[in-house]
Amino acid sequence: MTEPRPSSKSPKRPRATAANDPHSREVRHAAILAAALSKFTEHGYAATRLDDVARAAGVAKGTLYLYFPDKQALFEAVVKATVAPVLSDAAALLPAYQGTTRELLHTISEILISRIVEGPARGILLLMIAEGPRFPELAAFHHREVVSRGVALIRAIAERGLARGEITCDAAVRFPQIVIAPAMTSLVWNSLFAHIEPLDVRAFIQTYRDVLLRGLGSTDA
Amino acid sequence: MTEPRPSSKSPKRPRATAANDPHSREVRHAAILAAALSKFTEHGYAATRLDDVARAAGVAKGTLYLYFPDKQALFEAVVKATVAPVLSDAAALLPAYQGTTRELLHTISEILISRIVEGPARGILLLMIAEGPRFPELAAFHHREVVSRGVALIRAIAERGLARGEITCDAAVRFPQIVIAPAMTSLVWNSLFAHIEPLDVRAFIQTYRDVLLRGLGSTDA
Amino acid sequence: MTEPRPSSKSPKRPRATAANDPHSREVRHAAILAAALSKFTEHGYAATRLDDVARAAGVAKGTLYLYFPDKQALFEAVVKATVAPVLSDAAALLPAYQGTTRELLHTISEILISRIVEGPARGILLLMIAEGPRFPELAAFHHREVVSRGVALIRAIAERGLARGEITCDAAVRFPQIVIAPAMTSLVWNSLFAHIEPLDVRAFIQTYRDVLLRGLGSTDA
Amino acid sequence: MTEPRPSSKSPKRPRATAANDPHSREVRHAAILAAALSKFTEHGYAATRLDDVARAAGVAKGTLYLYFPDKQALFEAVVKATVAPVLSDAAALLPAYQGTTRELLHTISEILISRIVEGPARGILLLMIAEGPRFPELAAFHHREVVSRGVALIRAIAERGLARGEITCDAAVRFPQIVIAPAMTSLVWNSLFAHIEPLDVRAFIQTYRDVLLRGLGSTDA
DNA sequence: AATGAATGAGCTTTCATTCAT
DNA sequence: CATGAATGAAAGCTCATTCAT
Repeated sequence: MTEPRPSSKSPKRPRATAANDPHSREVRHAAILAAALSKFTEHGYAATRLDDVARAAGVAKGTLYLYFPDKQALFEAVVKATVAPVLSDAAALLPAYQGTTRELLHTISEILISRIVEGPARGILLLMIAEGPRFPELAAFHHREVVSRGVALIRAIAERGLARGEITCDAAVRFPQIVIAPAMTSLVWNSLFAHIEPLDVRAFIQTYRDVLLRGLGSTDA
Repeated sequence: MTEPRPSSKSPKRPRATAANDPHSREVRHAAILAAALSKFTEHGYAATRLDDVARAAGVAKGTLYLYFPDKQALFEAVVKATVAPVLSDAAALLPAYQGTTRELLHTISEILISRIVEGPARGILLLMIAEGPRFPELAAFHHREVVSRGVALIRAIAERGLARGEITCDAAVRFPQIVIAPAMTSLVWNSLFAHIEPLDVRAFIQTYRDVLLRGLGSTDA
Repeated sequence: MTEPRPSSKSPKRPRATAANDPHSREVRHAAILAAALSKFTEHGYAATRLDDVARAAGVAKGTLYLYFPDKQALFEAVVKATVAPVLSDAAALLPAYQGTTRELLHTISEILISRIVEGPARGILLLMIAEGPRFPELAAFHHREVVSRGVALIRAIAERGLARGEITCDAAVRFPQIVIAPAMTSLVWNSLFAHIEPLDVRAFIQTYRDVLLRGLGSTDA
Repeated sequence: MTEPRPSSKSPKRPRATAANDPHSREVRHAAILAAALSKFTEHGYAATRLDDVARAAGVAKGTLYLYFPDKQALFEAVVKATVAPVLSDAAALLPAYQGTTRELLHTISEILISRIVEGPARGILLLMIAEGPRFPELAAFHHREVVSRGVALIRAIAERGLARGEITCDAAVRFPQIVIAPAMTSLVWNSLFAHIEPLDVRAFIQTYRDVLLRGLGSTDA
């Protein structure tokens, strides 16, 4: 039974795939997710063909259905797997942080820029923006896993700044979106107009941060 | 598919459409655009079936092709018809305006909020954000007809404010996106999270405006 | 009622079409047939759009249905109107003819070449060959109006030749197709291969005639 | 449309096709070609619905697209598969042939009659004649694969006859169409008039051959 | 009579999903 | 488990035909 079968159909592939790796289930799962991420971000949900995903993942089309019940479930799995880890270590910075609010915002901005606006999660966020209204459960997940934590982080920074007397206005506590806005704006702007009127994300976000701090009553400049 | 069709075997209908209105051409054109706007914003570009658009417009499928050569042209026409007029009105305010920069921003914010963020162009802008990356020509049109004019308007307001000594920082001239950011953020936020953590658009934008003016060195507060 | 209507829709065309010509019914009928002949021979039956026929005829699409009940009837009318007159005067030559069979065949060949293989009926004959199997009634008409008369003419020529002792074999009486063959072959050949390996129709048919006469036991060469 | 479908709601079928034959790929390919040949010759290219082809082949509509990229490719494949092998066989006769030109023509006539004029390639040749003018590439293929080889074969026979002194006129070398003509004429005649005035193909072609040989200066009769 | 906008059945083609191997 | 050929429900689009004007 374990001997090579005399099957005349597949003359190659000396041993079956499962034998190559005890983790093949997880490996395949990850390969499919990676391929799907790539295709979904490239073409959007509707225009992505599972044929392409399967080919990119190196599996047969039917195999996808051994791992995910249907296209929508695959999409949701991709989003959930990709989007979650982004904020975890940004939040870890805060408790022990010693510097000023300005420095803290600068550090966190850098993390967000490099990891989101210019990094691999970029596509997923755009996908969320584009497809989210049609996938409410996914939007809720995204809010729970990412947005609510980001909002909490911003509030914490703002309250820390108020407590330290570095800012004097609570607008960012009431509307943390005020801090998120430039990142989202950069993301969307360049996804649409990168070839027409590209936005220098780093310069924009730094300028924004300075204006914002001053607007929030920063006392250090 | 989803709705039982009312057994349309007999091709008779009591009276035809053209009799109702001498302007039926324009009326039908508008009806199709309205139906398409509704369906596109509800389902997205790819998932919208022209059958549904036709039914919603009260015409036969083939009739769509008397008014628009294909699905993409219909989509583009919807975008053009819905979004373009909004900025014209806002821009018309500026030349003769007498009040302060703060008042001007307030007035224009109201226009944008009522006409875009909470108005009919809302869905189309979200659609642009969602589908734009896959329709570069449409993004270019949108930039040309809407964004570049909005940017010019913001720059004019900022320069007017600088000239009048009401603000002292040129950040909004260099990055007009700083003024657009809260509107876009509100739009996207509520499209995703309206049912989870709704954002009070009016309060947010007013707060943002105050912070922004202060950050730009406003001299009136 | 006869005054120019104050209609704001059609600002041109001072008087209606029917007023211009008392024969407009026949004129229009002929214009439609001519347009349809042109389009059918150009594109074949199925690929011809009645829209195009109407435009070429200078009438509205609905007008076609005032003259012909449907597309098939129009096609049949075109074929019948175009194909009938060809053979009538070729047959008129025979009774009083004085020359040899060779001369007679030459004269009639010229008529057929100039009128059919290179003339306006060319397209219709090809159409008959192409679409005939799907229009049996039309094939029967064609046989009745054209082919049976042509066959009778050939038989008469052959019998005249036998009677005059100019040929000695009755093959052309038994199989008049033997005389038709080169014309049909030329027609089909050039319709397919005119751009690849064109056939010199005139030289071919003359060569054929000489071979044929000799093969039929011609006594004059 | 024309036949009541057997109420295909339940997607189950007792056993699948691939189990019946290890060569199912080739079998299916052939089944599709055969079904397409049947439908195309019955209805012509444009009027043939792929739905019907699929049903006749016993496969689903989508399956056609696993074997052929589109309708035209299927059509071309039918032509290639049906017509090409016929001439190969005829041409294979020539090199070692020992008999007279008369006998050679007789043998080859039999092949052409049984395989083309009365055989399965009949419909395809008629289709080529009918649709060729609208498919120049297909006509070119047909010329390259069939006609040019047939022409070469005829020239070789004629030159062999001249060299052996069995015929004395080079007309068939200059115009090989002279030999093709009766086959094409039979084909077209019976496709149009089989039910009105059928042509006895075998008798016609034999008579033609005798007349032709005599006309070419045959020395054996 | 003439018009041409409107109709909708029908076409080719795509692709998520299934299932015999 | 994995495969990928097969499926068939839709989708976009066309065009012969109708009918209110």
